[in-house]
Amino acid sequence: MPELPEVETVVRGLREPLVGRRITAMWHDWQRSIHSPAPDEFAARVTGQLVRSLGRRGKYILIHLEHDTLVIHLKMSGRLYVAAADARHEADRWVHVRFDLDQGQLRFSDVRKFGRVYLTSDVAALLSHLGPEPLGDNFTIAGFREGLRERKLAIKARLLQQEFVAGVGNIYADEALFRAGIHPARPAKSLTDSEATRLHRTLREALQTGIEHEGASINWYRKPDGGKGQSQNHFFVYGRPEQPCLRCGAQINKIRVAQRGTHFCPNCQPEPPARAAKS
DNA sequence: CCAGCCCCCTGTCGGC
DNA sequence: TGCCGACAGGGGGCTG
Repeated sequence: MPELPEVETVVRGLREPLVGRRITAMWHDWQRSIHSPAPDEFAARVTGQLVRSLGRRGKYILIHLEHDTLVIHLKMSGRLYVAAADARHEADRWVHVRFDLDQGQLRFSDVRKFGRVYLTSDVAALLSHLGPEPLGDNFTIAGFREGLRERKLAIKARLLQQEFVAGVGNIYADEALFRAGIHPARPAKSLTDSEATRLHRTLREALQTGIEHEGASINWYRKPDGGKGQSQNHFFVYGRPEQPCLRCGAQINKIRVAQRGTHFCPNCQPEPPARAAKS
């Protein structure tokens, strides 16, 4: 669930409590939460390092230390928060990795255990598979169009590929496609130049709107301060199956595309003509 | 290379 | 009430 807007909100919320802190110890109770290096080396290397700054790349949280970067991916249910060492938190029962600080603790809670932590001295190499940041200058219309050429997979599936654009997930893919009036199951290569240009713009709008509302708290996601994001209250289609389209009143439809629940308005996002209109 | 599918995990919810 | 399967969806890995 945490996509770019949620991860960005987490990073913003962690800057204040984390920058300037020093890591004094590391604890874990689930091996697989630690991607690399191996837990012993991880703990030895991370201990003693000062937190210099925080950043984000795609859906990855970057905690820049003196000599390494602590990289964290929340996947579906990860949560990160800083608490006083003796303070209890509602998500504590799912904490699988913890970093003790000179003041407080950074806790990584993860119900489904899909999340991963990494420690690396070369972030660029670790994340070299990622495409451009959709809100950055490298995300060009020309590059976006080029990435749609010759692809017959569904446009939604293409938007979810992180090597194409970094940070887009199921929710904001649906929202961007609705805003652009493009049916999610259309082959990527079937988009016209003007449709691609429109989608490039609405993708950025959907993500930016998500950041402004501090992310979507649908079930597990919370801001580091424990509060809920409000982005879910501003969705056009996600999570609104069988409800009226906010733009035309037609009933929002839910189908599966790329093995994911996919929401769209059959009126605002029509299936292209000509092609196999089954039934 | 590409596209489709399974799997990793646990909590929640609908159906019987 | 309790059990069970479906579903949630990021992304690595395998297959045809």
